[in-house]
Amino acid sequence: MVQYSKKIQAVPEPTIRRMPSYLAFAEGLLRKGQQFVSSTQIANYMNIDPTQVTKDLSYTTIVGKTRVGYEVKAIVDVLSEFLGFSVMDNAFLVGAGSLGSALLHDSGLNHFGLKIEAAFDINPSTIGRKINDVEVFHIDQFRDLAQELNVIMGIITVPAENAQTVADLMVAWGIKAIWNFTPARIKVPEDIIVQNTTLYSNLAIIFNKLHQERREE
Amino acid sequence: MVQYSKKIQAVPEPTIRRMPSYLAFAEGLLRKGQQFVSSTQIANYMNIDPTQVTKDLSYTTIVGKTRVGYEVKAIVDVLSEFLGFSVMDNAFLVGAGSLGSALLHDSGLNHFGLKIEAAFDINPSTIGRKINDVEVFHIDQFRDLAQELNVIMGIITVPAENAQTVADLMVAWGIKAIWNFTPARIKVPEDIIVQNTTLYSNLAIIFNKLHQERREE
DNA sequence: AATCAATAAAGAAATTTTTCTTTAATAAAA
DNA sequence: TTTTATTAAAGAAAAATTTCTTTATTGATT
Ligand SMILES: NC(=O)c1ccc[n+]([C@@H]2O[C@H](COP(=O)([O-])OP(=O)(O)OC[C@H]3O[C@@H](n4cnc5c(N)ncnc54)[C@H](O)[C@@H]3O)[C@@H](O)[C@H]2O)c1
Ligand SMILES: NC(=O)c1ccc[n+]([C@@H]2O[C@H](COP(=O)([O-])OP(=O)(O)OC[C@H]3O[C@@H](n4cnc5c(N)ncnc54)[C@H](O)[C@@H]3O)[C@@H](O)[C@H]2O)c1
Repeated sequence: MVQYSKKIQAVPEPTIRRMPSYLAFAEGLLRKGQQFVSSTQIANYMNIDPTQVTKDLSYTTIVGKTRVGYEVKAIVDVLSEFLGFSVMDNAFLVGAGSLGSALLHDSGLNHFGLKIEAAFDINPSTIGRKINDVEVFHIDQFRDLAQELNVIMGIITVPAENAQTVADLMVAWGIKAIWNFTPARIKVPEDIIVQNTTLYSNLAIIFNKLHQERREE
Repeated sequence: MVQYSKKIQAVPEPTIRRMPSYLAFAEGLLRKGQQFVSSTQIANYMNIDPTQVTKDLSYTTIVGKTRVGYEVKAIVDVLSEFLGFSVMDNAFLVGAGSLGSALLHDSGLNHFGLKIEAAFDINPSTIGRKINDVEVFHIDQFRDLAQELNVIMGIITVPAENAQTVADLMVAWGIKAIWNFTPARIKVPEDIIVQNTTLYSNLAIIFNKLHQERREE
């Protein structure tokens, strides 16, 4: 089959996954006043191979000094820029239930470049409330507000069975990326970015390791 | 270097990650009364290659029928057994804040074999409360209760800076696995299973894809 | 009854990701 | 000043994972 659009040398996804942890670690060191950090130290913190760290950082403009390591400040600055954490992107959250509320309370999202501008629900008892200063609107108001604010991401935290309905609405509203926290997979046009965050996968991995251990005994 | 303990042909982690979604899909089909499902259908739902599905399922005892597919009931039964979702494991949650409360409210965990027996905190205003029928105790009571109940997993949902302290306590209490929701990496003895669930990795991946798209334009 | 098309399964090939090896630089120690 | 040890970086090798290819099976269609 002919490949029309070739991916330009992309950064490996596992690398992208690790980078926020490097960043968080470096931020901690910065607060403690440490000026340099070696790949060995980072690797030790992350429980991975030091060359992995070196390779990961080589995708950025960060360069290390032999026998010294990387400048902590550079890691913080370059990595947050690189990961898109230093510009604020706007998002809408749909489903202001328990998980939705937790996300609305999480300052980490804000710190890493995501501003939840508004939340939406269908439950009359939540509509009109403010959760951590973010107002909860009725879902029908989404369209108007999406036009007003420059929102590129939609966060889905409704029950799984309603995920597709919400996704369809988001696509209609012109949202570019969807962060889906339900275990349901959604169908959207090809150009929409979908990130599924399924906590139960993590549970499966833990159980697998636990039971493997039992098997080995 | 000599390798003393060789991993017995383990199931690939990506496979384990996908399986809960296969299971959830099959459960939905079962509710709708569908008897068989093909790898093509599953792959279409998951947005992956059909042979990937076939290969993944081949790690279990599930066998498909040519021209027909897999029995939905078999997928549900075998997969939930295989993933360790059909036996209940007990857990303690430490940090009954916004994320902790969300997890306590989540019936999905229960459905997938995890029972949170008790929650712990240091904040006097949360201690004594019940969140979704789970009582919140002072952290000092953890030791006594851990002995009483057969708890193998600890869930950490405290602020990142307290993650290590809590992890140390959990290890001292004899917990076998730790599910860490903070962005901080914790240090524990080798035989303790640690699963880090860092939401911000997902954010980084979305931003990366969004910006890659912008670059290609 | 013969043909066709969809499928699982097994294995090969390709791709991606991680780990290992080598080299060069340089701070610290002797 | 010389030696030693630590480190980044680049590239090679290995390992893991995904995708492709082939084969056999069988329900549906002609
Ligand atoms: N709670 C958790 O910790 C947790 C963990 C993992 C995954 N999840 C997943 O996240 C999703 C939400 O879970 P939750 O525990 O927050 O559920 P929840 O019931 O507490 O919240 C869901 C919210 O969505 C609203 N809603 C329902 N349909 C809607 C619609 N069409 N439009 C707008 N709002 C709508 C409800 O009114 C409710 O407020 C579920 O799919 C769940 O599996 C939750
Ligand atoms: N809220 C979210 O949606 C979200 C998302 C991703 C990651 N996280 C991470 O989860 C962690 C918790 O976040 P949160 O938003 O729930 O914070 P939170 O402040 O709402 O809750 C933290 C809770 O931990 C308790 N606590 C603090 N130190 C403790 C200790 N030593 N022992 C026992 N309890 C202690 C506090 O009293 C509080 O109730 C953070 O690391 C955060 O980065 C949260």
